[in-house]
Amino acid sequence: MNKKVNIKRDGPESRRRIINVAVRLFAQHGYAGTGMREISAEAEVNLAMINYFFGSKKGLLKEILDTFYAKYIEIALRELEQEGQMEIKLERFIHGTISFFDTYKDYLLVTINELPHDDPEILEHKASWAQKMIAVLEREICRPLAFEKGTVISSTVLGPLLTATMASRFLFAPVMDQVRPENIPKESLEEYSEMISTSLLKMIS
Amino acid sequence: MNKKVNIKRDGPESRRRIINVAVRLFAQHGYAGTGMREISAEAEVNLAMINYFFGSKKGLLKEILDTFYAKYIEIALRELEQEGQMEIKLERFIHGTISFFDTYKDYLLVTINELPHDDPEILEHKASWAQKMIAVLEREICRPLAFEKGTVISSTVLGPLLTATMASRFLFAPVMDQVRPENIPKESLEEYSEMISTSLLKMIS
DNA sequence: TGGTTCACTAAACGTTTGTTTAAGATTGTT
DNA sequence: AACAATCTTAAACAAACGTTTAGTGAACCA
Repeated sequence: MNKKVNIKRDGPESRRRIINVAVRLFAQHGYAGTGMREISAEAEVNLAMINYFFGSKKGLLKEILDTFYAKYIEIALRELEQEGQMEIKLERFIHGTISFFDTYKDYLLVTINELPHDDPEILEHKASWAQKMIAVLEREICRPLAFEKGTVISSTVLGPLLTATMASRFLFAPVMDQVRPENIPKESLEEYSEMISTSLLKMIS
Repeated sequence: MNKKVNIKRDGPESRRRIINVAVRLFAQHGYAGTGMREISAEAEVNLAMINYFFGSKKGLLKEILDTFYAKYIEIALRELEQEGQMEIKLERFIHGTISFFDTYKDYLLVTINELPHDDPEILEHKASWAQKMIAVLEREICRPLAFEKGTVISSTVLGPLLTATMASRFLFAPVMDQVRPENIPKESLEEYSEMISTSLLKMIS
């Protein structure tokens, strides 16, 4: 009758809990610096459950990276692949991305910090996502820019540049939070988003 | 008579070799992902020599980070702390930094990827270096910018933004090298440096 | 010549690592 | 009630981890 007498046996709930904990710990101590026992303890699941759900520690990382890349490219497609003035589309893309980075800041940190992770299996996924992003930027930003304004900038430069610029607040947050003087509060996300947006738009003008 | 009959006993030479190998491996596999046996093997020194010279693995990382931070702040002081027009000083700082990043790209990757490394001892060093950099930027860029042009941008935003933008090529290199189509060659460092420089100068204009 | 310092080595220390295994519990289906 | 599928467990595995120790020479200075 009462289905929830026993707290255990949550099924996909455990799976989700593992991911959430893993993302947080990977962002804090890095992938290699986080032990599976630490994850299982904080997620309150048995150690073996991680391998049961994800096959291996690497499988867990792969799923985290894929989740981030998929959402990122989805925003790019949604905001850039439509009719309209390029500057306006770019501005929406920037605001959307920064808002996404803020919500998924741990995912962002894991993704960036594992960029040099040279495992062939992981590298393949990263490259295919990056490929798509570069293609969108080439089509929607670089080509109009060269055609309308004569400004030539390679998409393989613009891609990293855009991402790094938008991510700067989150990337350096662990250090900057230590540095910022107490009397000067952190800028709000809206202020930051506006600054980056106007800066980047000036950049391509 | 012949002092070099025995190849061993190189003294500080071994020390330098350990650092060079460690920087490369830390950049490739991360700090936690690199074993001391891997370092000692590639540097062709005994395992115990690392602890002999640096006290611990953490001591080795600390020295690598300190080397990078010291050189970076030295460039900032040299190029920004002098008389002259702000834009020209900033341009020189950007070119100097990018050239430095290129020469020390492995140091750069280690530094950025270990940003979340929350060891108290490491964090202290990072924060004190960042503090200095922020102070220079505040004095030499942000204040003139607000005074002369009315453009208000916080140094705690500008610092990360500048560094992330200049580092973007090196940060994403492991992935972008996979993505770039064969027929399109990588931009030269000079081209990249020029692009970033003009972009950033437009940004604050 | 004896002694101190510096550079180096091999071996072992106790932990911790990711993964596997075999068994058990719970669930929905027949 | 029996079945299969799903979820969970404790225990063990070999391998790798960072660190320590005790000892060996070479170099230099007294």
